[in-house]
Amino acid sequence: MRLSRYFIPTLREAPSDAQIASHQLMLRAGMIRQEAAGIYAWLPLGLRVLKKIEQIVREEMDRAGAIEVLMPTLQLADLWRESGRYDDYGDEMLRIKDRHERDLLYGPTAEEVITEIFRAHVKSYKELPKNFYNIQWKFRDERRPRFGVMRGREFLMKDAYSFDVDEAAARRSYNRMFVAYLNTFSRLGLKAVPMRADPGPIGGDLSHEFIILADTGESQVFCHRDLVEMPAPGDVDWDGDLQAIVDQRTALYAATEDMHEQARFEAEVPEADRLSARGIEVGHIFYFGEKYSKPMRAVVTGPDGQERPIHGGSYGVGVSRLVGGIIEASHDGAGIIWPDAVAPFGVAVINLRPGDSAVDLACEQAYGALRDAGKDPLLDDTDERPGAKFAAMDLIGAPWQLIIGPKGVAEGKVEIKRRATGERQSLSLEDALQAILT
RNA sequence: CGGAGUGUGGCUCAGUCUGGUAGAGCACCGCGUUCGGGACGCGGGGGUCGCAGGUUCGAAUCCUGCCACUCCGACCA
Repeated sequence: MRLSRYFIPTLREAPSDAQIASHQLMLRAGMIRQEAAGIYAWLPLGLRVLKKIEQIVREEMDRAGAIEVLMPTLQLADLWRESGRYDDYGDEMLRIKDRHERDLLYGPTAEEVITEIFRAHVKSYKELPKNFYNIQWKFRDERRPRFGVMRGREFLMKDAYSFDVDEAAARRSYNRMFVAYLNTFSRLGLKAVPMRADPGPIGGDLSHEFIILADTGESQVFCHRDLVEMPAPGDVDWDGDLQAIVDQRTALYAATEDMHEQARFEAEVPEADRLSARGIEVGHIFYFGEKYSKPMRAVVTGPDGQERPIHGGSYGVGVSRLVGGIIEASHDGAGIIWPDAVAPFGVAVINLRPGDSAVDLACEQAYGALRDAGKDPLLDDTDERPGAKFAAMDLIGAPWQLIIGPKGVAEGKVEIKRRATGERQSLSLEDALQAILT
């Protein structure tokens, strides 16, 4: 992409509305624009990141055997009356009437819809297990939206729903999602820790929140230090027994403040390993048994010929929240530091002197080579002064900068800079490309 | 939903107390000098001062009502 033909409306100063780093940086980097409280337009740079995160989430869901669908944003109130949640949900549900005075709602989640789809088509235990997911905009009319996209009212969520014949099978489905989440967050460059969460009215131990540590996190969390650095499982035998992996992650103490028991924490974790920090919830999984299948009559016929309600679980990842979460976890005073996997552009090629034919030529060569190599380069071919370009490119946070100016070109050199470390090297163009591409 | 606060050009803010021709910096346009870490000079464009009433010769400023947004708290992907 050529910056001169693109649209990245950066701001020198952060709007006073924004209080936390990720919100300020997203506004300053021209990623989003607030349209109302907790409602944002995604500008090109922000959209690129959102799409990259979405794609990683999608790939990891697919790998774990989940099947993608797309459910509507507008749902029928009658469906929610079946589950009993239409009256329970309260003011967080945005309720709408169509021209026929029929009650609709903007979906805050989709258990009812997916259960309706499932019950219409699945009749036998032989078709189980099934896990459907969708990546769709949700709306929850939060009392107090804040922190930019981290707590918006409208947000993009990946929500998956598993259907199993009994609780033991449902636990296997749960474990698959548990492992898939570890892999997903790892690919996003995050250290996410699964923590015991409130399982709600169903009880049991089958609910975990995935938390990334950041000073601006919304909740206080407590865990064994070793959990933070534990590597992701990677590809596993998804049809095999994943319990050992889950056990390894859940054996050590980890809880959010709601579930925290200080006495247990101190008993189970040696003092040197106790980590107490702020955390951001980026995923939440739980098993809810027959909560929806019973009232909505989502049943399958078992091997014994008897119908039974399926056992369900649901699994959420806050895709748009992750954009903010990643920035919270990875930024410095100059701006955003994107992990390579989600960077909107892999390399910023900075032309320090557009119009200088030798510099232009070197930039075009570099840009073409990087583009052909799939590195998503952004060529800054604008007329700004060098200082302004450096500041803007640091702000938007491409992992690499390739700096090409007249002084260097005269000596056959360009400069590469790694955004994360600030480390710079002066190299020939060929060597510089080599360094970036390997 | 309780408490606090703020609405003045794209952004940051002054002006409001004490009513009298709407300002500054950044950004934008033109010209010139510049050009390796957010340059400088000169000239220029852009604002129904959140909205609606009211008081007044005159309202960004005073009064009333409404709206929006932010922060703290209680609740949540």
